[in-house]
Amino acid sequence: MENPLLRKLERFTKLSADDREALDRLASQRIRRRRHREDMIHEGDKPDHVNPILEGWACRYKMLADGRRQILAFLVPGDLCDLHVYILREMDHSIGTITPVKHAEITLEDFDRAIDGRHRVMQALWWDTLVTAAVQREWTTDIGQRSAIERIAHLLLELFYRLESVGLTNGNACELPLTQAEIAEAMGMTPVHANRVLQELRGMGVIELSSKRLVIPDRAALGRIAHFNPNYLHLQRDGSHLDAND
Amino acid sequence: MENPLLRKLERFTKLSADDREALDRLASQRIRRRRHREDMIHEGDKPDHVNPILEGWACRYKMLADGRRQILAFLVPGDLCDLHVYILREMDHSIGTITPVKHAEITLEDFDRAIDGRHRVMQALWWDTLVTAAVQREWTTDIGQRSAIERIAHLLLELFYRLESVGLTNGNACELPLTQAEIAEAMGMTPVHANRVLQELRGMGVIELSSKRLVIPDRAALGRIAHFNPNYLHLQRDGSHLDAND
DNA sequence: CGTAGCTTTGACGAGGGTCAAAATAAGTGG
DNA sequence: CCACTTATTTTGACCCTCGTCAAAGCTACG
Repeated sequence: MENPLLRKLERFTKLSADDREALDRLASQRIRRRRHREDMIHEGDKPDHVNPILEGWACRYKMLADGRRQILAFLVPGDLCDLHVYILREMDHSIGTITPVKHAEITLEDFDRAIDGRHRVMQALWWDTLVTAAVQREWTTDIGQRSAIERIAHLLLELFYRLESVGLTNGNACELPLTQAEIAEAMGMTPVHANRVLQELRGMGVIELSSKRLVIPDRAALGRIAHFNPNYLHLQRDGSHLDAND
Repeated sequence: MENPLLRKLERFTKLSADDREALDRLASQRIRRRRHREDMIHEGDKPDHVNPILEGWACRYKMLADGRRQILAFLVPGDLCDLHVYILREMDHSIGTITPVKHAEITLEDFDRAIDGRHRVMQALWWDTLVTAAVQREWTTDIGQRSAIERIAHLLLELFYRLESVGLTNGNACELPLTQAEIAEAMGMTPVHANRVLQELRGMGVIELSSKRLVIPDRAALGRIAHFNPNYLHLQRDGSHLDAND
């Protein structure tokens, strides 16, 4: 399969052959594999490399002192994970795998070298950072204002759009390797309640979800429940003025 | 008073005289004043300038179709507000004032010109973007996992630290021009409940809050209630290796 | 000093949390 | 491929935190 990172960044601007080659080389130089439910980076670490995900799912999370956990983001193939270690020395949260994960490991120096002089790539990476922040704002809104059913509907739609943008959907279906407990930890509710909400959504016929596979028969219907507006995902090729022409 | 933007950025790295002058010029070229409760930028806009706040408070917010509002961030002097319009064309949220606001208005071209060749300034601005994202993650955790009293305690501490970093505190006191309704909209609760929680915090003697003035007699005590860890504010001069030496 | 905006109270209700156990599904080793 | 173990999903009963609605005090300011 094509490099999912490239695929995602081209959602912003068309890269040149040289850009693509540089990124591809970067993402295939050093590859690591992680097991299921393993911490890739822990809060307090001062990592010196960036870990774009090539296969599998991970999540960004924070633990409170008393064991409560908030999942802050789901990370799927194409996600840079932790580009911010570029500037922020110390991790203020952890990253753990959800499924087995295959990811690249890029030292900051290699990263620097690859970006240097490649303005278009630099902009694309910045775009990715900003979209990540926009998604975080949407999650704040989810948890702060939406009811449990709206929240879960919203999350499922968001994940579907994001997977679609890296070519990981199949018509109206996709893999969704999350447990209900993980969905609950992300949306600030208990697993018991997440279970009840999922049953309700199934009962309404707007989703099918079993054995780690999600089907959304009618996106508009689910969107109406969620009050979903995909503008925050910025899928509109904001960087088309930077398009390469080779 | 000193330019709060400079003051904040120097929390990251020491700027050179030239850097400071460039930023200062940028932030004083075109000044606008806004009234109390006015929208500075609206969701859907495609602004072509950045609006750093020089005086007063504003907030970032999202409206849902049915009128619910989530405040996503409080913006205080020194905050860039909307640096992301640099890359993302269309606003996915709105920015409105809370008090009367004085802000600069910097066109993207001027911004470009000022940053060009000033690597240290560029890094400092990027740092600001990343800290903003880190704060957003903390808010997600607040609303998702913390109880109402923890949340409000956490918010008040965060604001206090941020104000301190731009020189807007006085010992253990600061201005806090928020209504209880605004605090509630930020923390995903009702104004009635926010009121009750504030009374409880007052009753415990960990805050004094009246006529828009906040006093935190014992920061550690309030921190214990909030489970507060300031690491996410990245106040540790992450960019000290970039320090200018003039 | 009147009026609008904020804060505070009270009574009541509901969405979602808690606890615990049962029913399934998914692994694992023999 | 079966038997056993462990993880995940589902149910049920109960209840608590926080939301709703509505009215009454305050405060601030023209």
